[in-house]
Amino acid sequence: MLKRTHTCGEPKSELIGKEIILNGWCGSVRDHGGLVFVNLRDRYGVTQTVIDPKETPNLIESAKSLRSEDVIAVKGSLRSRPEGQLNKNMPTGEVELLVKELVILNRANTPPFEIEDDTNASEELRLKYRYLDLRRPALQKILMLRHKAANITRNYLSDHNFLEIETPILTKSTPEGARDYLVPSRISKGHFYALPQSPQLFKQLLMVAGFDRYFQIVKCFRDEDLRADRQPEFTQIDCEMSFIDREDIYNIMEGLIVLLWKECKGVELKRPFERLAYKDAVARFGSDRPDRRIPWELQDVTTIFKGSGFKAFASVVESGSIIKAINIKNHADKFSRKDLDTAGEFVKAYGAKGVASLKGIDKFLGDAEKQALKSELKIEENDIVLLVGDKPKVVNDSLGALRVDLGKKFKSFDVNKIDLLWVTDFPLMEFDEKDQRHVSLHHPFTAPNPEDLHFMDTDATKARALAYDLVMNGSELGGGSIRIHDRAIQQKVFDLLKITREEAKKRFGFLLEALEFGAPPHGGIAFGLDRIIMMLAGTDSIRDVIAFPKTTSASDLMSDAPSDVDPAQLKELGIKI
RNA sequence: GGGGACGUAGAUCAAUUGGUUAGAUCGUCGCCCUGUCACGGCGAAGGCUGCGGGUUCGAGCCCCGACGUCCCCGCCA
Repeated sequence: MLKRTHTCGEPKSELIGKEIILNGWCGSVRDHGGLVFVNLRDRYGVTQTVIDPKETPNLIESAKSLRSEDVIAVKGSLRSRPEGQLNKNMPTGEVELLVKELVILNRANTPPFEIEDDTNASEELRLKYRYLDLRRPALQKILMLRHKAANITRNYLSDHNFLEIETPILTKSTPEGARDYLVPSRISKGHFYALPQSPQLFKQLLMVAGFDRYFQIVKCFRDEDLRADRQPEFTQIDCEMSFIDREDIYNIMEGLIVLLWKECKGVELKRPFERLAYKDAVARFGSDRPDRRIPWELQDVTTIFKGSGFKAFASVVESGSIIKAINIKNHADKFSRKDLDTAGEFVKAYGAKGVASLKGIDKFLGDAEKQALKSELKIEENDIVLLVGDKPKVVNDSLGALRVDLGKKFKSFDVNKIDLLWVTDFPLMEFDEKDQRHVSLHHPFTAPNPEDLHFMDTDATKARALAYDLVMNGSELGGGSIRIHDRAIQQKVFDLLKITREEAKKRFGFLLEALEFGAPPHGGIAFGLDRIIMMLAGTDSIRDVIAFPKTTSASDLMSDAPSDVDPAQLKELGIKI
């Protein structure tokens, strides 16, 4: 075959007069009856090629036969385009290749959609023909960005003495956390491997082994429902370090994030990153991953409504629940009756009964209440105040989400701004009323803050964990913690989680045992690589940053996975459906 | 498990109150065209209105059901 001497992105004026060979895919073929123009594309760019019947009458027939997405090789001489025929929109727009030889390497069927960046083909169709979708320069750019970011990460961590060590994919199912993907064992019938939700236990064991600094860019699997930013298999930048405290983690990881944004976006992020305690994040923004670009904050006005003339809120206070408000400054004129109804529907998803506008309940309020609200919420002309009263979790979840929704709807902030912060001091545990037991907020190996150890015997939900999340623009990019390296504290946590000694021994006895063989103090963090790329690429869909993603029902429209299997395979595994 | 939006030529969409032969653009195919780059001109083909029921004299449109895609809640240590 005619092997390329250059890529389709390279031809520039410096190469004029040179004889070169290009390989690539035909984009638009413009047949003028005599002259034929073919845009030739590969992942590096697009170059215009010309077939001129005066020069090569023998080629004109096959040139006319070219169709979109045919694969060709062309040899010819690069020349500058005629006066007034330059294309300023193309990086190679000053030149064109006058074709002397043309080889059709492969014909293409008519593609089911046009291979263009601004394709309007449905995502369903694009996923079915993902290999065609991936030919679009926009997606190619993202995957090249992903490669670059992964490379930078690998080099940075390696330069900081981290070792990349692989951990098993066929591993052991452990309680707590997400639903596992299970893999049946053929050799040991009735037993199953689990695909890792993360390499958590293994990386801790690597610390026990003395590897000190570990990282891995690694696939993780969680059999949970999907979202715009969640896939069942996703990639983590997984890190763990020994003989360190939280500040060491912040320090090293901030360096990585700063480098990624600098190299990939040319953006200088300010260090150190700001920090916000979990309880303040929830109090002010109703969320443990606040987007602080949106100006309005939640304010607790529970006490003002004690004994209020607005009976609904008075009884909320009575029952020990809370009332919070957001003051949407200077938006009363833009906020329609319909917007209020929409907001009311919106919060119902979070279990709230509805949203009240201060204007709507004004007639039930006494002067003292009005005055208190006005000064507390700093209400001015043209402000609109929305309130929700309910149990704290419902109020924070609903009003926090509503704040973000309205902030985006009313374009209340500069989308180019980056809000980056560590959310710290997560509670170690929450109490699950349904199961009547504590559950870890992060995971069962997270160390409690030593200052709060005494709460473990009184009210464990008051104990803070040495855990942290990195949050950018309201999205959790990663999180981690200092781990428990003390067997006794680990046992205490299991007790609170109501994991029996037998269960603990059976499920992660190997870790517990390891903790008794000289485990160093250690901790770590894992970033969602996919989400980092989403941020860098500025896309809202995780599917845009994964070469072969799954739909919201976790299927692959291209390969049609998951699918049924041969009964013989099941028999071999000892499985009956 | 729950809520919402959508499903009509190859693609993206339209079709008045339920009423004649379901339209447009892009793509495809054919002919013409020597400076286009979203080339242009003329012409043509292409539809069981995603699937299964129902209401009606009559259904793309109304009702019911399953399916698929997307968004959200639950879930995601």
